Amino acid sequence: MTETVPRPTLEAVAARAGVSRATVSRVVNGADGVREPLAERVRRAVEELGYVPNQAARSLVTKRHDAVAVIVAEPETRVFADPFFARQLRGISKELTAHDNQLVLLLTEDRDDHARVGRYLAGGHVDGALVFSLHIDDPLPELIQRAGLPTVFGGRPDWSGGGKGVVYVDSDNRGGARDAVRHLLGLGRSRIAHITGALDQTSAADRLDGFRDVMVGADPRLVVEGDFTPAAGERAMRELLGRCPGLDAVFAANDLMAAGALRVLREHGRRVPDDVAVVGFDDMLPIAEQTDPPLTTVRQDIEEMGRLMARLLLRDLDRTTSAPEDAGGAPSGVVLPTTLVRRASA
Amino acid sequence: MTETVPRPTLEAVAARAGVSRATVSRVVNGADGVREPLAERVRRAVEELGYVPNQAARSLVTKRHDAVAVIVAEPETRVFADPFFARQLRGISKELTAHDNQLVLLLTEDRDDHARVGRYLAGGHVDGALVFSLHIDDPLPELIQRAGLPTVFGGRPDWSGGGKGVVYVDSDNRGGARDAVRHLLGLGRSRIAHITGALDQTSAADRLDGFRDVMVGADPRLVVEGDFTPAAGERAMRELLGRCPGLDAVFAANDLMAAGALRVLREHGRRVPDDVAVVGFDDMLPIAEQTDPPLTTVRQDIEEMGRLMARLLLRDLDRTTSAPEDAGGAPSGVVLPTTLVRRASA
DNA sequence: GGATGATCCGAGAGCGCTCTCGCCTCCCGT
DNA sequence: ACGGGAGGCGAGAGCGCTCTCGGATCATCC
Repeated sequence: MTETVPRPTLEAVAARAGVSRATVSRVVNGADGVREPLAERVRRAVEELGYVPNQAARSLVTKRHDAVAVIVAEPETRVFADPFFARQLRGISKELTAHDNQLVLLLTEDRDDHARVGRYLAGGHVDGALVFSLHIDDPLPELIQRAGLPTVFGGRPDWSGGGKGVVYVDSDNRGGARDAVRHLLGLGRSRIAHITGALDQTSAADRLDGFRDVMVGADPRLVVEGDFTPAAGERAMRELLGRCPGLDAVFAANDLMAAGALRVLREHGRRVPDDVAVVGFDDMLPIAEQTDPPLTTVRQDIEEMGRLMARLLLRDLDRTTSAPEDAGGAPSGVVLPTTLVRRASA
Repeated sequence: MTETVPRPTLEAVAARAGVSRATVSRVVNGADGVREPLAERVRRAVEELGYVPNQAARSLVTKRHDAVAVIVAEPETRVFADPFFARQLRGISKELTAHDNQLVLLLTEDRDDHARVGRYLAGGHVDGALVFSLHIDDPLPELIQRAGLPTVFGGRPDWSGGGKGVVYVDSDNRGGARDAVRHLLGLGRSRIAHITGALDQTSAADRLDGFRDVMVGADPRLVVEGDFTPAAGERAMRELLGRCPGLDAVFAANDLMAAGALRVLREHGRRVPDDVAVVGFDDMLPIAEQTDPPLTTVRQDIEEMGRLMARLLLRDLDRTTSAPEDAGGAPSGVVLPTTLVRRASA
């Protein structure tokens, strides 16, 4: 029946406690300057009436919303299909709720959505934004930046438009890739191939860079471009086997492609890791543990990334409202370390 | 520098267009009763000033927020770890944004969170709630119902407290399970085992019921309780093999457990599907396609579930504000069909 | 003991919007 | 040509809150 009972207002609480609205407001918001006996009376009135402040009214005057938008671009892509997203979100959520902020989720797929998001942000419904923009040339970052909202990006945005004040959190894709390749070298492998991710994503580009850092002057035929899908992993592996039958190791830019490569390797009678060692990236569970053999891979702390993004944003918000200095020396990028997880494939 | 430029107000637009606030409001909200030339002038003023309505001010008077909460309980569990969640969320998001509603995401993990969520909902920040409550005995559903907010549940809530007006969307777990088992029978299998999910979740219980519907009077030793994890799948499969070495088919309550079972089967030298046919549930990509052999499984349209949940809620919201009749004859549960996806494992 | 702060509390304005109400205009019928 | 009705538009109140400012209260110091 949802017979919406009119919720008690500040006024009502004030009347019940026999004080003014201002006093109730002070007590409710934890401001000092109210003597104990009075404050106690107010608290009791709040309790008895079940008073809960009306956020809309409060926002109207404070111009704060205690809400931040989380914008995920193009959820069709892999990032949405895998458990990453959920983990990241959990990290964000934890940090946000710990600071009494709400999480408004915006998923975008096409240009129309972008316009809508732009309007939404400009509309001043939220205090800041956390943005996951996956592709180079995505118009979203610029759009958002223009809205003038404090923003933190997830993953290094390849945003030509001047990365001056751009704050982002990323994991150490390049360093992780280096670790993976060095591990392979340490295993005595020398003909190491790389299956890249979709190179219009900075993570893929960075992993490729990491590979090259270690394998300077490697045979260019040992690098095949993929797109993060298992099918691409299979295709790339077949191509590699054709080009360089003598290869003894493969570093795939993610676990999904590594799984695909594993299948093709088995199909061709190559034993893993005896003949060919395989390393993935992401430590995407449950994939990495379910392959045969289980995958050696590079793990990133997804949840911590989310947490950190939220933390950086909240810090920014505090500063914007209190001390309006800085806006220049802020650490523009935070890179989280990765760890190599050894399983059976390498 | 984010030098927040004071955003134009209705007042400003009115001044610029040379009309009253009321008229601008009418135009902005699409109400009729404004003659064209005037309306056009207003629209131009809106355009020129880049006016965007202040949602807080609007909510203050309309008591509508055009926002709904999506509450996900205990994201530690499997549902959060797999891609389901993201898909569902996408469905919800699409439907919501199509109707200009915002999505406020609330993830809860423990009792404290429950209290917080309760307060939040009672606080009247959102117009309704979409709730994913996974476990039987979860206090959340009742809490929410008490808040008196229109609510739609994802998955059949096993909520003893009277499912009178409870609206939920679920997929046909029982029917899907029946299809899976019948498919196995159709393959000429007769000694069919079942690995259940965590039976404190209605989905697992329903799938077990479906299994029993078809396998009436089956040897009880052919049913082993699992918990939806791959490890449980392995353990259960081992146990089954010990108990009934002659089994010729396994129906696992989800793909993760099926994958575990597959491994154990291979380890014991049983060929799939020749010796033992295996069927999973969920069609969880990329797992189902990556196993060896690829998994025959029961697919549910996750995204559609999300969409439908949102649609039902929005419908409810409309009704609450406009026609306050009904509140009795509403369809309390909507069950979405499942489809069997044939791959190589059965 | 009276002036002097310091502290506590209330009055009141105002945030940006919606919505009712009443006035004014314009069109129609006769 | 005039009365009446309908429809377009503006004035103003008020949603529930915060916050400034001034008045009241009380302790403190000479």
